[in-house]
Amino acid sequence: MPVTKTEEFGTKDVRLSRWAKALAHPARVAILRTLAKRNACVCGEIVDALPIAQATVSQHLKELKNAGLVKGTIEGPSSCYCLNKAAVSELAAELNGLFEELADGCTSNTCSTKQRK
Amino acid sequence: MPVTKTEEFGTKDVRLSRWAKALAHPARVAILRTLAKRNACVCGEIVDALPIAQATVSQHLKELKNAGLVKGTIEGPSSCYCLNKAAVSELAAELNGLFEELADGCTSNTCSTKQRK
DNA sequence: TTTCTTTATCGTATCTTTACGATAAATATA
DNA sequence: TATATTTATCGTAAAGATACGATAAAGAAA
Repeated sequence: MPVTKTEEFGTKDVRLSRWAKALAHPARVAILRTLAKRNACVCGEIVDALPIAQATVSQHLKELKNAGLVKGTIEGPSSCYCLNKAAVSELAAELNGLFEELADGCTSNTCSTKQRK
Repeated sequence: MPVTKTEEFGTKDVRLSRWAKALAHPARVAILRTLAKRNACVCGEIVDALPIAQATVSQHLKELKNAGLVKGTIEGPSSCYCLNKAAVSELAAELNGLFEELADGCTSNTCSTKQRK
């Protein structure tokens, strides 16, 4: 039964949750930070910066690429990664939109005594 | 082996990825939006608004509560949920910090020809 | 008190994620 | 050509997430 009924939700919510999922592991956040700091990175440099094995780093990089947040090009025998700035700012805008919606909508901080019939 | 070596990453990255994980499912985003729109909600209203079973909604609500984004109080036989505005804006600030860091750090959009020795 | 309503939790099945070693593929170097 | 370097992918194991029915718990209503 549990087939993740993602299809039945709104497109907006699905989009947003997909972005969020890309950030939902410390290794991936760390990778993004590393890429920003060094501007561009050969894969091995990322591996050296993280406490996990090379194969696992490759896997996380693949997810970030699938999410569109990172671009990679082959560079001789190694491969070079960098941030996709456009996607990052798109994600930032999307999340800010959500937070605005949440802040605007909710005026109280406690629950009303509204009851159900 | 795969014990999720979350402990070995930076505190900041762990914190952020935990927030992100809370948003990493369309149902949870939808719940937050619903709470914002209606200001406060009895659980049943959320169940009616979503295409998933009551037990599953309760499970998602629990995760949002654990993440601190949502508060719940018992209201007679039912329970009433609302957003934790303080936590939401804290999360927003944290994410904005990350995005600034990413935008500031990365000046190029393509990979340099830097090579590894 | 008995019954109904509402929600949380339990048990369970299935899919997904995380992690790593081993290996393949591609390129550089000797 | 043979060897070393670098990275992606495969196979696999374990943990986690997702989903739901059934049931328990707590109060309201009859």
